[in-house]
Amino acid sequence: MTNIHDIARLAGVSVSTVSRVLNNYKYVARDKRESVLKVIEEMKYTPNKNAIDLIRGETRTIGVILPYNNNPAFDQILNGILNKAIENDFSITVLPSNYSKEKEVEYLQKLKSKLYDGIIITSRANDWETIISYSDYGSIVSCEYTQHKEIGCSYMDRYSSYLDAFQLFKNKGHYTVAFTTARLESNSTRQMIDAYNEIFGELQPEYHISGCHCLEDGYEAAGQFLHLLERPTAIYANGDEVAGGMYLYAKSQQLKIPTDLAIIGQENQPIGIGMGISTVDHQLTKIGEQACSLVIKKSREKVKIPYRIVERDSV
Amino acid sequence: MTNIHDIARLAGVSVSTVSRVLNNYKYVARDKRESVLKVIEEMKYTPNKNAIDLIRGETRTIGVILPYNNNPAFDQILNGILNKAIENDFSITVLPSNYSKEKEVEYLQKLKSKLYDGIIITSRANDWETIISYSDYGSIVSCEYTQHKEIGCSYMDRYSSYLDAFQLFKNKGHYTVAFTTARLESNSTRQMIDAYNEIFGELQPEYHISGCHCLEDGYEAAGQFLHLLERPTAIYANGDEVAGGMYLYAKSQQLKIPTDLAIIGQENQPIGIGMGISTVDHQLTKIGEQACSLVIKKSREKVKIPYRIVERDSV
DNA sequence: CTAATTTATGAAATGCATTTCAAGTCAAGG
DNA sequence: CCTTGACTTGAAATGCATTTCATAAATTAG
Repeated sequence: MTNIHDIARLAGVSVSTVSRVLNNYKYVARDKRESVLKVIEEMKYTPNKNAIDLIRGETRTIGVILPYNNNPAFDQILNGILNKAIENDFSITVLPSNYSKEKEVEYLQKLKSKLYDGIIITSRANDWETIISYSDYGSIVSCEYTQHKEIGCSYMDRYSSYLDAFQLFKNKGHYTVAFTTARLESNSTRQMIDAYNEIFGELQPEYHISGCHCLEDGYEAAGQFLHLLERPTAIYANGDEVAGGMYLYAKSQQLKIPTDLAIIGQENQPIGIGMGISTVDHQLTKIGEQACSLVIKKSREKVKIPYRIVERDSV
Repeated sequence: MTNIHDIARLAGVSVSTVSRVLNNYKYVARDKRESVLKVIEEMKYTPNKNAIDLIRGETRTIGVILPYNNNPAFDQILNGILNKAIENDFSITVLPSNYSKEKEVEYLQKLKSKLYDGIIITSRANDWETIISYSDYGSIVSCEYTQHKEIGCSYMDRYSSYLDAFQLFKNKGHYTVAFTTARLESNSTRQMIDAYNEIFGELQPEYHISGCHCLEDGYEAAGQFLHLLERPTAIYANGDEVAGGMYLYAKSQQLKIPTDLAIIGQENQPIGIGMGISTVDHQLTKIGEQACSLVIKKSREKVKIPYRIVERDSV
């Protein structure tokens, strides 16, 4: 590989001058600039980006911690992040965590090791104390609200959105309501349960199934719910694909939607449009865009993104 | 920031010894190793990854050129890539190109500048000559077949899959058939047209609409097709979401599926399961996994991934 | 026609960790 | 007792580009 010294030697100038040409510095004599450019062209020279990153101490790269890499919700966030990143000439490295604490820490270490200028945490396994201990080494932004001032947030008010959805069910005359969530121990599950309790009173455990991610999970969950003695007349699904699975199961049992069973999905995905499923749209793309902007600005603001309910034919 | 010299000074050893401890080199006296580790712990030292990448000349990072970052097909490929990457402790940087030649070259330059050990091209805008001129600087793998020996390929036989799909229509008695594609100038569009001509004879231009990506595009395309004087009785959609849109339009016109209109989608996405749409599954996740493996192995093999047709209720 | 700028350029320091080279100690084998 | 091989360690070279400092020439301002 040819390096800046080779170019300097061949062009008969010092490395400083080559560097100046490379970085479009003003004060370089026209003839020297031209001969440097000529040599660069001839040798097909490209500066080593690792050396530049090392000396500059920044990489214009952001790491994005994603628990799952085939999940439509996280794909939406990532999509938003990529939009803003490309706009600002930043690169995005995807960091799949599968909610492993060790993996997450490994990624935060990479922030410390100067590989990324910042990190976006779309969802986390570690506690905030652990995460905050890395906030000196770069900008850390979360897609979940936290009051800790070291962390920027681009988030939505999950609790309110769940309240709204449940209230919608109630207004339509549903009192026996079930729901699904992804992880039992997650923050959103907790908020879901709180909202449920608020609207319908103490949750009976059989009306909640966790571990739902895809269409098949929804199909199965609906089966379980609809075999209960006192079966629910409405189900909130943590995703439109999960909702789609529920819809299919209901249809397979000759149930009419929304008369026999009402369903609300989440995140306004294409399948929900296709199947006519009402949904709570948390605007994850915007959440991602905002999160990326915060990292780029090195801001620790807390920005709330509004959600909206899209009513279709399943309620 | 503390660096390896600080650690060496504080531990009373040379930097070489610190480096040896860091890299688990065998021959370091127990007491020195311990005191180095103690200082590292105390100072919360983390080696600078840019310096390591610079000197090692490799980053264990792979760049993935994706034309669109919100497209379910490319998401599937990316998903496969991430699976393999994490298995092998590689990082993935997403490089959105939007089919811009300039962007693509910019990304290939980053390969040359040693930022990535290899690049996966899921779809390309540049000609092969341009791409090949970068193959000396790292491993380049394409998700599209090319005979050029400099490039590894993880691909599927699009042409055969289209032949099969069209033959399926024909077997079911469809002779007036339409289809959609994404980009007019793409390779897959060309193969699609060739396959169409092979099965149904010379394509009439009104039976082909390009520029289709999402459900809404499919809805609109179906509208156009179904307003033709001699309207098609079957449509091949370049994606299950597009197919879903067609399905919805047909339903809105009180058409029965598959009797009045048959539809085949592509890539076996959740919406296709939800709506019961038959599909050609090119197994993009596997394509991605294989592509990533090839880059990691620095192999230039050509690996063909088999496709399969999933029959549901839309044909 | 000086003094103050502006323009132009190179040497050397810097950022950080790895690796080679050389040299030294110590124990086991003959 | 000498040789050989296994340990152990540090100095210095290496990978590469940026930036500061110093210097000098050419302008411009006063």
